[in-house]
Amino acid sequence: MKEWFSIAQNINLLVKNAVRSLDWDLEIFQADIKPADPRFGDFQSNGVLPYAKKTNQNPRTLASNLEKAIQGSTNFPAEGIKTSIAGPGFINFKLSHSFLFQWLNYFSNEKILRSSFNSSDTNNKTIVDFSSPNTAKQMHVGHLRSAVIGESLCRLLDFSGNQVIRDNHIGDWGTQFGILIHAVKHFEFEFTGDPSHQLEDIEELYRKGNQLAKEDLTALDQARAELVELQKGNEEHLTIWKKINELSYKAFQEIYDLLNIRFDFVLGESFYRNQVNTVYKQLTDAKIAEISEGALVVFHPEHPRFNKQPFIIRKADGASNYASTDLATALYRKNELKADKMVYVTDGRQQDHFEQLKRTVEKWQASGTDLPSIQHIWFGTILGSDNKAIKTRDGSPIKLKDLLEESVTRALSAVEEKNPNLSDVEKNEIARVIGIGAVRYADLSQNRTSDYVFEWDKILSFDGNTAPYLLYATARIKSIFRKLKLNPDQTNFEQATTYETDAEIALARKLIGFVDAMYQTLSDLRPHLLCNYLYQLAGQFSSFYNADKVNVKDPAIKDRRLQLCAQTLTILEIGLHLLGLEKVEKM
RNA sequence: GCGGGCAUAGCUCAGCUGGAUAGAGCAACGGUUUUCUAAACCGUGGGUCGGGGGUUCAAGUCCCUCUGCCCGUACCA
Repeated sequence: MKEWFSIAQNINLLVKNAVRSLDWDLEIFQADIKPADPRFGDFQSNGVLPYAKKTNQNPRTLASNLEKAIQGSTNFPAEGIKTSIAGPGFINFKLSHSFLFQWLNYFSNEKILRSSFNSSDTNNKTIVDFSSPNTAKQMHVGHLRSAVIGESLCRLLDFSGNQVIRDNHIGDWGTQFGILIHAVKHFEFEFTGDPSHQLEDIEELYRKGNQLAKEDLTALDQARAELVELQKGNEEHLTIWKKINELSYKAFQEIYDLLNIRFDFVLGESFYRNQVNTVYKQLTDAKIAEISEGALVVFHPEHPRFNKQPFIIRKADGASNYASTDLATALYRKNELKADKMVYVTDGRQQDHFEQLKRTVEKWQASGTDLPSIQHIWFGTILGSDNKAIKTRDGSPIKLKDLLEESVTRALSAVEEKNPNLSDVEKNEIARVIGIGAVRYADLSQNRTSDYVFEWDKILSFDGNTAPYLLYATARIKSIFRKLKLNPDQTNFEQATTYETDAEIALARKLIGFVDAMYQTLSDLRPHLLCNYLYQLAGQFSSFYNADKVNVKDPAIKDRRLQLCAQTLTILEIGLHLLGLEKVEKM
């Protein structure tokens, strides 16, 4: 059974070999294997129709010939797969109950599933650059998606056999410090007062400084000059800078603790401050960069827009910016961390920046410098009920900490209502997992390239595609095992026989779909595809749970249903873990 | 102007990259519990997939065009 891990890939091979035996033109023919509508089978091949068209033959006849060739091939598991022809020339593949049963028996735990995904040729060293907030501000809702999506991508890439390095590339060297240092001097700001509110005081100072720079061009110039001073290493400036960063890092860590997110490296832009000169020199020497309006920029003549829209890698006043440090970072990650690939998880508004960065890096690489490849994973905006970027009533951004705490509080009142008999310790723990999980799941279950509307009632609902619904399914399964005093991981289900009822079969078929759902999720790094699958699986389980009682007398029926429960639990918990959610024993 | 994204049921969203009768949740209506967690399950109604044209055996999906919304576009990140 080992080699049947990806059933779709195996059917694809079978079809291709059959086509070869028929002497068809493999240059033209594509098997095009897709999961099928359950009414027709488990998989379907759509390849005959286009081939018939191109070679001007009758599709039904071709399909019939191909079906015979498939059935006649030596490694066709005739007792496991039934084929049929339908419609204009689709070939359907229906798995037998005993095939499903054997597959699920073999791929029955996390270890074997993980190693099966690992066997593919993905052994890259991949840096995932995510979260990456700017210092001097508390994290707000706008920082949620990068953190949540980034963490999930790390887990997904790791599960599928990539060597993952998590890097939080903090924005600690940019324009905000010019404005802040200028404001500290201008408003004679003192770093005193209640330490727990100091970061808020600094935010307020930044607001005032920014306002000043907007209204007064001299102030703006002074602020820019202060940034240049900082980047030159002025001691007084560095002291202010350091103080602000310390406060910021502490506040960030509180959020990461809440979200259960960790990093291998937390290297701010400032870490690369002494490496930007290498970038300037190399890109200038390679004639990739040029001076324009006093700044060092890269144009991309082959591009209709970036031929005129510059990628500014050093500002006219000599200061470095985002682009400078990103280029230095690419070099560092290749030379010191030996990375093959960098995955950036940011807002969609930075698409131009990353397109320019990518092109620049490619040219730099072509000039003889070894660098990692770049993949930009971008996402849309979280909207309020007014369909505009979510804000508090007074128009300020919602603090991430407040959002997460509110979610836990709301979850707690639901737990208290639904399950008042639990101890306070249990209630609080369950509320934490549900509350944080709900916010996370709400974000991941949306197609990442879309904007989405944030609604409390929707994300914490126990119906629909939500964290509570999925967690509830796992809690019900655990409850069954608890009642029988069994451990789902350590039960052998020796008496289990193959599936009989509609609900059993439907659940078994949904379970084997995990493999395709994962490949689909990984191919474009879109976690919502995994969410969709898990939601369908949980739904199929609930239908099964309602239709077929598990704890029955007949040991054959009982064992096979228990086994389906255990397998569902395994897949749901692997999936939820890959999304960053924690487990719950009871709800 | 140029570029990116979006437009699918009253609302919020899916739709496996061109396949068979477009699906969920909410909202509305009806049903299921002496049975393992009813935070559940089953059912009914609801659609010109923004408009128009085209390619194809096959279009929500690809191409063209129009309309509307969001975003980016020289020294922010």
